[in-house]
Amino acid sequence: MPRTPATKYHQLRDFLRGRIVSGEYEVGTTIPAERDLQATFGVSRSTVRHALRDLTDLGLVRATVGVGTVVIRSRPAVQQSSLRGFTEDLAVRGTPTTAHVVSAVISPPPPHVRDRLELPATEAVLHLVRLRSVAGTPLALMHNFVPASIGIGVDEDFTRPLYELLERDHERFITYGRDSITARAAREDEAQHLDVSPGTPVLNLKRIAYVEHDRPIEYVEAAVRGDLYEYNVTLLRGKERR
Amino acid sequence: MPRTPATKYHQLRDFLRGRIVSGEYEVGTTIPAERDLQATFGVSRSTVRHALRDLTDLGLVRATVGVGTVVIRSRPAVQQSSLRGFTEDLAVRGTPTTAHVVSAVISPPPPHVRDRLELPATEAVLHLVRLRSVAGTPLALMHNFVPASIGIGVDEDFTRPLYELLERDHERFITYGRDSITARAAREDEAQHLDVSPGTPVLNLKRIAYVEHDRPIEYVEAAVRGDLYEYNVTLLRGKERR
DNA sequence: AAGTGGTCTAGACCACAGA
DNA sequence: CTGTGGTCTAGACCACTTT
Repeated sequence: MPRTPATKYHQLRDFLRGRIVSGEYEVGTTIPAERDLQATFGVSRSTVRHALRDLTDLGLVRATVGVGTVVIRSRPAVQQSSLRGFTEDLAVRGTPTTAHVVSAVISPPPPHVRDRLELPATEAVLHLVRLRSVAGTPLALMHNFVPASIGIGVDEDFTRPLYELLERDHERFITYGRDSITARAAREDEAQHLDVSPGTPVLNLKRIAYVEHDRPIEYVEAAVRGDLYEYNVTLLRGKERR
Repeated sequence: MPRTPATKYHQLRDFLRGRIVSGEYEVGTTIPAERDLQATFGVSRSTVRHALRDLTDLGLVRATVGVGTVVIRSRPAVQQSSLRGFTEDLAVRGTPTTAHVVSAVISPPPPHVRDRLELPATEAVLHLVRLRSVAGTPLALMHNFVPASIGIGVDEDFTRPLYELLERDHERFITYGRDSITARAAREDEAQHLDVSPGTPVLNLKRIAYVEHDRPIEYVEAAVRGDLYEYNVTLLRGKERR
């Protein structure tokens, strides 16, 4: 027994949801009109609309003026991709990789990095350059930038997943990240590290990762061999706001 | 002037949102009580609550019984990226594009397409080839494959967003999609359409879009000029979802 | 006790879609 | 035209938090 007694709109919502997931209200069909539900259940239209709003938020129905409320899904949504570090991502997909630390220095950031990390002019960053390989074949050359102020040094074990390092040893919990991906030709130095000829197409991945309060904590720029890596993401089609 | 006049709750919501983002209502403080807003703006309490609901959905405020409605952040909460068609995506970002239909035929699908669309051997697909340009410059050459069984023909207006076509005219509501992105060299025919030399790096975007019951409804394969387009996605880290 | 958001009612008019 | 969801009003009682 729920400690909070079910309200009318909860009861109505759960009733309708049951009909939808059981298939009694089939996908593509309309459920009874709001005024019909109002009469059937002896509640006000506001209460009906409150219940329907919840179903809409759950992505089960879609209301259209002049048409009705249509069932668009009968079961819970597929899970959306979540932010993963490169190492984590490849590990999840069963591809063991090795990391070679090319360099790790504390230095003033380049302007575009300082900009993306929203840093004051005086603050230094840890600039980490790593080459990631799979089965001995170079896969990606990555530049990671992390504000020095979080207390990270150059002596950490950077062959471990960086996010694990940030979360376990420095208690910085990443909440979200923005990835930007383009295709471009490999530059001279990248080509050398990646063991390809200059001009070979590479995936250019840029990421800003954020901790709580929307503060940037990491900026990554990576050149990934296009012939060896595929960036995968699952996206839901949501309701548009505004 | 907006073609749809702003409703009262839109006006109130936008007013309050302005106060919040400008800092006049500071984070951690309460905004005026619902009955005060009701009196101040001369609207009903339902209208006030409708406006506040939107602000809650945006993650700007949190209502607590007995306390009030507290400002919890001054910037809109981060939203996960949602699946958008190419046209929709560019439109949202303010880049008007034009589409040129290279070809539109109903034909038996290539094996890898039939595989990805999980089609029986006998079923044909609509194979759509379009060149998308921005300001006269070719941007992407796209191949779209849609099962013929949904009743889509070759005479539709394919310059419109394809998802709009599917959703409005064919009542197929896309629920999610999987994108796979790599970098590769432009092939001869692509180079010609995209007005670049063969071998130029392009973003290779593959997508399977699904409707209810995890049924594939569309397979896309696109070659996008890496120098003109950036694939952007915002991902949350960790679990928790509703 | 006073004030808050949460729920709920019983109406009303509107714009839009479809027959 | 009818029926639909979208908006809006002017009340009401409740459970909860704070004073």
